Amino acid sequence: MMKRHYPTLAEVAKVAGVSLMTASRAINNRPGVSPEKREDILRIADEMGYVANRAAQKLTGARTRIIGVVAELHTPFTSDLLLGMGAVARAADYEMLVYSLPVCDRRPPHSIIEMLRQIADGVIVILPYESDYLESMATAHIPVVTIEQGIESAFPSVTADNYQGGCSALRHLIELGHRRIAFISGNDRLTSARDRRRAYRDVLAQARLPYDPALEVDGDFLRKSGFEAAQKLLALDDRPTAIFAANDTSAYGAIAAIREAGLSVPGDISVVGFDDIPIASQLHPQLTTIRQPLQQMARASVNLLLALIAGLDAPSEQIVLPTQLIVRESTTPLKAKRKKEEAVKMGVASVGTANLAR
Amino acid sequence: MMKRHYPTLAEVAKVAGVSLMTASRAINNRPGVSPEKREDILRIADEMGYVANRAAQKLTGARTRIIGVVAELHTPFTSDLLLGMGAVARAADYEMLVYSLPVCDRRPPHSIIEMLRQIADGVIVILPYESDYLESMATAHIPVVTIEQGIESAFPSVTADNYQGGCSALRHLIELGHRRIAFISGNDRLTSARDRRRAYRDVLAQARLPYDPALEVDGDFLRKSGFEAAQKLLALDDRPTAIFAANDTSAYGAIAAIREAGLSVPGDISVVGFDDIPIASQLHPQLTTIRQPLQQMARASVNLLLALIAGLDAPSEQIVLPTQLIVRESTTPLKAKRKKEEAVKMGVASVGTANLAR
DNA sequence: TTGAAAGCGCTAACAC
DNA sequence: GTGTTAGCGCTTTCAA
Repeated sequence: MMKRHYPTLAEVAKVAGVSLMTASRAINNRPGVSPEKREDILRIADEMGYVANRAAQKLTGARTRIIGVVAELHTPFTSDLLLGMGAVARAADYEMLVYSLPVCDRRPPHSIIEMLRQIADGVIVILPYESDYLESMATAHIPVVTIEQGIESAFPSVTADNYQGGCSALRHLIELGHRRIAFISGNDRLTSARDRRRAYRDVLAQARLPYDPALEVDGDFLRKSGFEAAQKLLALDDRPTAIFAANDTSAYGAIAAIREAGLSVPGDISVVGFDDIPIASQLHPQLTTIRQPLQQMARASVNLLLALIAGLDAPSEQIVLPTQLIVRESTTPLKAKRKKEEAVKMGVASVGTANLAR
Repeated sequence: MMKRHYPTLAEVAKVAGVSLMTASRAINNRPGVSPEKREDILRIADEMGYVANRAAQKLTGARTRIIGVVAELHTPFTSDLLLGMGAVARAADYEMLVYSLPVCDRRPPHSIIEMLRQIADGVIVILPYESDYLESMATAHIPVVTIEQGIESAFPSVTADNYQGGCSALRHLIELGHRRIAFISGNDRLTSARDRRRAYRDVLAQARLPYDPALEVDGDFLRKSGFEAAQKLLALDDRPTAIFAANDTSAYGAIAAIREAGLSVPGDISVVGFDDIPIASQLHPQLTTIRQPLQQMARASVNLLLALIAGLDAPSEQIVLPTQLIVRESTTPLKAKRKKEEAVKMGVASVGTANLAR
C-alpha cells in the first residue's frame, strides 16, 4: 500500500529523456523548452503522478503557492471568512493552510508567522479579540495582511466599515421611532468595537437624542455579557425600548434575558445586532443586524496578499468595505409598543396582556 | 523593518564557535555534546532568535513536528474538534495546520494529502459528508488517521459510538412513555448516519414497538431537511409524539416546523438530537441530545497519529468512544400530552397507554 | 534551446 | 565529543 515514494523531478526528467532543468522549465511553464518536449514532459509527469515538493521549492527561495492564515476558529464568522478566502486562493492556483490560534494558551505570534514563513508565500492574520498581536508581528519576513483591525494596523489590512454599520443600525432604530436606545458594547481593545460605540454616540448626537450613560453597558462580544448587560438595562427605572448590541452573539444573549424577564422581542424591546452570523436568519426571532461583507473581505485580503507576494510593494494599504443593514424580525416600530402601553395604562388590560403572552 | 533574514544554523554555530553538527545536536537535544557547549549554543541560538527551518528539516527526511488536518470548516463541531486537537498537539510540542476542505469545488484528496506530506509528519482527516474520499487516499505516503468514519475505513480511525448513542436517545424517549417515535435520518453515505438509523430500528424492535416506515424520514443532516421531514411527519394522520433527529442541526429544523404548525416542543412533541452542538444549550428550547465526545476524539486521534509517526505501526486501529445522553428541555414524559389528548377526546381513555406512560 | 554546477538549511552517516 | 562529508528536491546562475 505504501509505494516507496512519489517520483522526483529528476526521475521524471530521466524517463522523459531530458535534463532536470528542461523538465523544471516545462513543468513551471517557463520559456526555453521546445513545444514538443514540453508536451512530452508534462504528459510523462502526469502519468507518473509527479507532484512538486514545496519544501524543496521553498528552500531555494521560490514560491510554494501556499498562503498561510492565522485565525481563531471558534469565532462565529471565521469559518465563513476562511471558506471565502480558500475559494479565492484556489481560483488563483494557491493553496491555503490555516493555523488555529488557541484561545488562551497563546504562543508568540512571531513564532507562528515564522513557521508559516517557511511554508507559505504570505500570511493573512485574522486578528483575535485579545490583541497585543501586532507588536510581536512587526518583524515578519514575509508579506502579511491583517483582517478585522482598523486603521491602527502597521500592516496592510482589510476591515468592515464598522462605524458606518453602527450608524445604520442606530438610524434604523431611530427611524422606527425609538428614542431610548441602549448600547451593549464589545471588547474595546478592538477597533471594530470602538467604532461601533463611536457610531452609537455620534448618531444619538446627530439625532439630538439625549445621551444617557446608563444606557451604555460594557460587554465583550460574548453571549453571557449580552445577557447580563440586558439584565442591567431591564432593571432601570426607565428602561430602553431598543438595544443595539455590538455583535449578534451578545444580541442573542440580550434577547434571552429580555425573554426571561417575561418581555418579548420585538414587542417590548427591539434589538439590532452586528455581523449577521449564519444563525441570525434561523433563530427565533430572526435578527435584524448589520451584515459584514465577509465574501468581499475574503476576496480583498487574498488579492491584497497576492499582490504583495507578486512584489507590488503596496504601501500599508487599508481597505475598508461597506456593511449592509439586514432588517428581520427583531425590530419593530415603537408605535406598536406605545399603543400597548397606553392600553395597559387605560385599564384595557385584556387585549394588551393577551398580546404580551403570545 | 524587514531584517535581511533569520539566522541559519550555520550562523549560530559560527557565533558559538562550534561546528554545524554540534549546534544541530545541541538544539535538537541529542546526545554527543558536552553540557557546557550545549548550554552555550542554546543561549546563543536564543539570543540570535534562531528558528529551525522546517522545510529544510523535512527535506532531509526528519520530522517537522507539524501535523496536518483536513477538515470542512463549516460543519458545526469541526471547530471544537480542531481546537481540541490543536491543544493536544501543542502539548506534545507539535504544531497543527489545517487544510480547509471546500464544500463543492473539491480537488483530489490525494493531492491535498500529498501537499501536507511535504510539510507535516502525519495527517488527520475529518471525513466530509460526501465521501468517496477514502479510496483516493489509499496511497498516502504518510501516517493518516481518520475521524468520523466507522469501521469501514482502511485507515486507523477514531469515531464516536453512534450506534450506542442512537440507542440511548431512543431508550430515553421510550422511558418517557413515547411509543410513536419518528426518525429523521442523516446522510447515509456516512457510517455515523447509518449507525444512528440502525440504533433506531434495533431499539424499537427490542422494545417490541411496531416499526412504521412512515415514521422514518430521510434527511441529510441539514436544517432544511429536518424542517421538511418534520412537516411530512406532522401531516400524518397519526403523528408521532416524539422525534429522534440524526443530528442537532436537523433537530432544530424539525422544531421550527413543529412550532410553525402551532405545536410546542416538548409539550406536543419531544425531540432528541445528536451531537450536542454548542448552541444546543443556548437556544430555546435547550435540546436534549447525545453528546459526541469531541475532546476525547481530539485527544485520541492526535495520540494515535503521534504513535504512528513514532513508528509504532499500529495495525489499522479503530477507536470507538462512548457518547453521553444530555437531557435538557426538548423532551418530556408522554403523560402530560396524553392527558391533554384525553381532555380533547372527552374521556376516551386507553388502559394500555396509561400503563406505558408509567 | 539545453544542460551542468552550485547551493538553499538541514540531518544522517561516517570519520576522528 | 566533535567535525566532515554527502545529499534531501528543487531552482538559480552560467556555460554551451
